[in-house]
Amino acid sequence: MATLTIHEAAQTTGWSARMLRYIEQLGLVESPRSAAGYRLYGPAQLQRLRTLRELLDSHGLELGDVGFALRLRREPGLAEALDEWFEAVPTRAASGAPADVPDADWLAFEQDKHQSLLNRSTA
Amino acid sequence: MATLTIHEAAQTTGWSARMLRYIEQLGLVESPRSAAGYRLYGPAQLQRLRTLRELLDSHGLELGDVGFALRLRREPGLAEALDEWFEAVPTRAASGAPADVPDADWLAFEQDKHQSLLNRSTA
DNA sequence: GTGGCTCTGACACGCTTCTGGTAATGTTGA
DNA sequence: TCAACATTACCAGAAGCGTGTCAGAGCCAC
Repeated sequence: MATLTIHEAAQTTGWSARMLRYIEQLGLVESPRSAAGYRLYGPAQLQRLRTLRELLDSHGLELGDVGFALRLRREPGLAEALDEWFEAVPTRAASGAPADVPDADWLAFEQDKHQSLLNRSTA
Repeated sequence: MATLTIHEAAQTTGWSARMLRYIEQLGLVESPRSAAGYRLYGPAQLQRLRTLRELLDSHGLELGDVGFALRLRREPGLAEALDEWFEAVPTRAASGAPADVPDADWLAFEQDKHQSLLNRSTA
């Protein structure tokens, strides 16, 4: 079978065997196992491990970050809750911001909007 | 306008003043400032701080997680890169010459295999 | 059948994150 | 004017992450 052992996979991907197990524990790259439980790294896994490294390097990410992104994908309710929270926020890139309104005015507008909503609901 | 000082805001939201500054540093809840630089918490900020706490509690999140989610929203390239990486999920690692692995990947794999064989025999 | 690999689990170390505290200095309001 | 609050910039300790390493047990190829 065309599969590599964990140390061989480590050597060709630049990770350590220890990290390969850690990455698997995070759920990021899981490899099939032999009957005896040995990890078997095929081309798909090797490719994934290499692109993972690239991903981290090119965006300054950490494994935990990618782990959290995975969690976002596996828990739709979580992603939705975050969306909801961020949508109520006057961050600069928020959608729905009138393009012709300067930042300071936009901030004030958001505040007023929230305030009026609050006033209405806390009567 | 009913604005609270940082300690008042802390008391009514359950955060500490220290954490309010930290939360602002993460970019999660920023408050306007007075002319002298004092943070001024209005209803919008208070509401956000309360819902932030709810968000953390109800999903077992930490501030850093929400900070990362914010980063995802501010760096579309990052979100896209993550999407790409997650979408390239390897279906079953077929042995032989897997049809779901592009030629370039397969070639790389062959090189890996040769290298590992080389390593094994020269070890 | 033996040396060398693999497995899991645990300990350890350095680094970062989170959270509180303190210090030096500026602001506010009675 | 003065007490009480604010600011930033540090130091500190607990907790967690990334990574190496070791131990005991199991598996594999020569």
